[in-house]
Amino acid sequence: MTIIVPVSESPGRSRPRTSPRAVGRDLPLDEILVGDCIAQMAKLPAKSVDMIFADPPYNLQLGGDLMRPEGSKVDACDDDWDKFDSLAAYDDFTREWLAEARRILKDNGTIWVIGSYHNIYRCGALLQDADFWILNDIVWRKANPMPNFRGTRFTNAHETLLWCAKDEKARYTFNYQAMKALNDDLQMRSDWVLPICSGSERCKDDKGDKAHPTQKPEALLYRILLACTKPGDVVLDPFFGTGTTGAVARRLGRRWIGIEREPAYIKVAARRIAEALPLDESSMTTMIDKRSAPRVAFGLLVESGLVPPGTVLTDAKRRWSASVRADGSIEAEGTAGSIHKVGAALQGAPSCNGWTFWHVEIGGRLQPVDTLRQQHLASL
Amino acid sequence: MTIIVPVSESPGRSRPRTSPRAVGRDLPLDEILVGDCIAQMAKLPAKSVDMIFADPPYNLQLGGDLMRPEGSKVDACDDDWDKFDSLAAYDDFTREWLAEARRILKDNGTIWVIGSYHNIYRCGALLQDADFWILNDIVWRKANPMPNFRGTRFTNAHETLLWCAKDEKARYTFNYQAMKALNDDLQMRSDWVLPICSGSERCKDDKGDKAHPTQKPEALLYRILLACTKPGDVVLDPFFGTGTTGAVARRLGRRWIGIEREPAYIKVAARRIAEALPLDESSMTTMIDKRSAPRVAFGLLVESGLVPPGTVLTDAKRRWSASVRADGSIEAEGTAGSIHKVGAALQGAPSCNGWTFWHVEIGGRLQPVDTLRQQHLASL
DNA sequence: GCTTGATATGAATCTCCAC
DNA sequence: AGTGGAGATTCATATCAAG
Repeated sequence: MTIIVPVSESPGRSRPRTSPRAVGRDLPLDEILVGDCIAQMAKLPAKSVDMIFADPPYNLQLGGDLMRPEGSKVDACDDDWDKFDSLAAYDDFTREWLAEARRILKDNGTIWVIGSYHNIYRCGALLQDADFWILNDIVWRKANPMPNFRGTRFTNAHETLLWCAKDEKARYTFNYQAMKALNDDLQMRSDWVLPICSGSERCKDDKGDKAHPTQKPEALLYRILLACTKPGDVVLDPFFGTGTTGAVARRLGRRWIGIEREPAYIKVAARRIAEALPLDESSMTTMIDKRSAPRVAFGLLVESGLVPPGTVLTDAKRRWSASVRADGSIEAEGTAGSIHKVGAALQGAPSCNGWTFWHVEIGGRLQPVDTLRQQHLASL
Repeated sequence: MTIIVPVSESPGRSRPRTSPRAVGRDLPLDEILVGDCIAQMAKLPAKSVDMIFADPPYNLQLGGDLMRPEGSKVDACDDDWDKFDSLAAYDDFTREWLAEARRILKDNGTIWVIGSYHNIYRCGALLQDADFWILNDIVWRKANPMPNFRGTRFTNAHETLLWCAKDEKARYTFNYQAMKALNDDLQMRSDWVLPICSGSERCKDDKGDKAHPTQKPEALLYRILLACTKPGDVVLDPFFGTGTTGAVARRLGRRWIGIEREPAYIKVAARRIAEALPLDESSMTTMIDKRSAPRVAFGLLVESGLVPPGTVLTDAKRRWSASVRADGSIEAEGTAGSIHKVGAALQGAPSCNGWTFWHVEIGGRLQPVDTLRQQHLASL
């Protein structure tokens, strides 16, 4: 039996940002589906979600109790849901939920799977076997990992995430400029330094103990959702736990679906998500990728008077100059054509982005013509 | 036919540190075995080596040419030895050499395998299938990786190493104190920051081009051999290439066996190892990376909740104000970008240190955002 | 000798849309 | 489905020449 736990009190009013992509789908949005993850996934329609974030059991295969040097016992993850009879049993389980995930995912959607060395090599190989196309593996470098108390190995200080598309040709979402902004104007790398989930962020049960042994930090989901979804996109988390995915999705204006078996986790997750307030529209805005911005032809700037015919363009170092013609083409040293073609020809390069190559003098300073394009876009 | 290339000129005198573990074995020590790695491994005796370091083909599956933004072509690893017909073919190859490796390895020996996301999940799963016991996965975080030139994914900035014993009960070598000493008296973690192999360390061919497309840095092998072998131990490298393993083994007083198919690589390796003199302590420590102060991006403060999206920043004199967006960019007077770029734009300056320019009100007082960065650093 | 700037390069699964 | 054009895209080092 499926039990659905609605989390938002007024779903109708909480959906102002729903994109057309999610409209009209027979999807239980912003709700926790109670039950076995494979059984619940089987009920969801094909090609219906934009992203899947999966934090499956790690199959830790722990031995006896581990003691700290001062004598206390380490509170290990020894729950039944993390136990499998064999690697083969773990593989079977993984194959099954990955098959459902692949069915549910839109063709241009992506899947994230997180794990440790105990299980991530099984997951990675089975993802590839299921024809998923790995886009990156990401290392979550823990700023404050648990030390190796026995001094027998290297401190296990990271976990691994796999980011995959459904196939090589998929046109997946990657908000390159938002990630670059998040990383001080440098490309975001495949290694992420983030603290583990602790302090007030860590969900507690009624007794004040940690509610879930492997709660993920919100900063991790924040980066993933910001990088690989658009506002209004639907994110499915088949191993919902205490609902980090739901809380961050709500905060960032994304829709979510959680699947979870354990009532104790569901109770914590529902309360937590209800308390996670969505950001307002302006705070949620991120840097727009030029690829996804509406196209503006250079000629349009000429037509609209922002760049009058006859304007002289130069490159940043004033090595070359060109003059703008009435139809938006430019002319330099006997060559005429688009800002891109002429830029490429002058440099002897195979290609050239004329928007950043050509400059105009505004207020005594050289500005790339791209600035004018941005102004034009902002005025729309 | 096996051709053996002896590298040390006087093997008898070059074995002062030979441990009893290597004595009496019928092993071709400190030599390069010429030929196919599986065929050559098949000739080595069972349970005879203390460690195997393997840098197998990654099966990169590259498409057409990749151009840099300025127009030059990326010199890709497109050698025939990296090409496989299918994942299944790669798996078959991997299973075969892993079976030989397991046979040759002593019961308390360990194996290291390095790879990227293209192949490491195959290798990891097959290692587990062959009953190897993963001790750690290690992330080599490259200090200077190649960027993602098209802005399509996260910069692929790391490679992964797997360290495995033959089974769960094996009494493997791990020089805990040596690793701790190497890491400023802190436990050595599973993520290692090391530069890629370049400069004078990079082997060149007769034409002055790089002799091998994927030469590994000596610092990487240095750490591995120092951590997991004892002086006199025998290290087998079945994918020897230009012999980094041999050169570092010689420097550290370990014995080595290399297997390599390509004559051009063997020639370079033999000369290189002959020139590799055992290092004195001081020069060894300079090979190890210095712990650089962790760089903190403004976006990290946003992700971690220290500066929530929507926060208003002002300069010290409250002349300008800006609001923080979800991706760590800020927006003021129609301009959006990093704290540095927007600060510069508002002042009409060529550059600006956003960390000291922008302030937030904390407890009724304006504090530079740099203060929050310091707080974050202190909390790590 | 030192600083500054130009150039080169590294295991890379590296575009998208209209015609 | 293939083709062609628009236009988007790079970080850390090392080396070497110029000042």
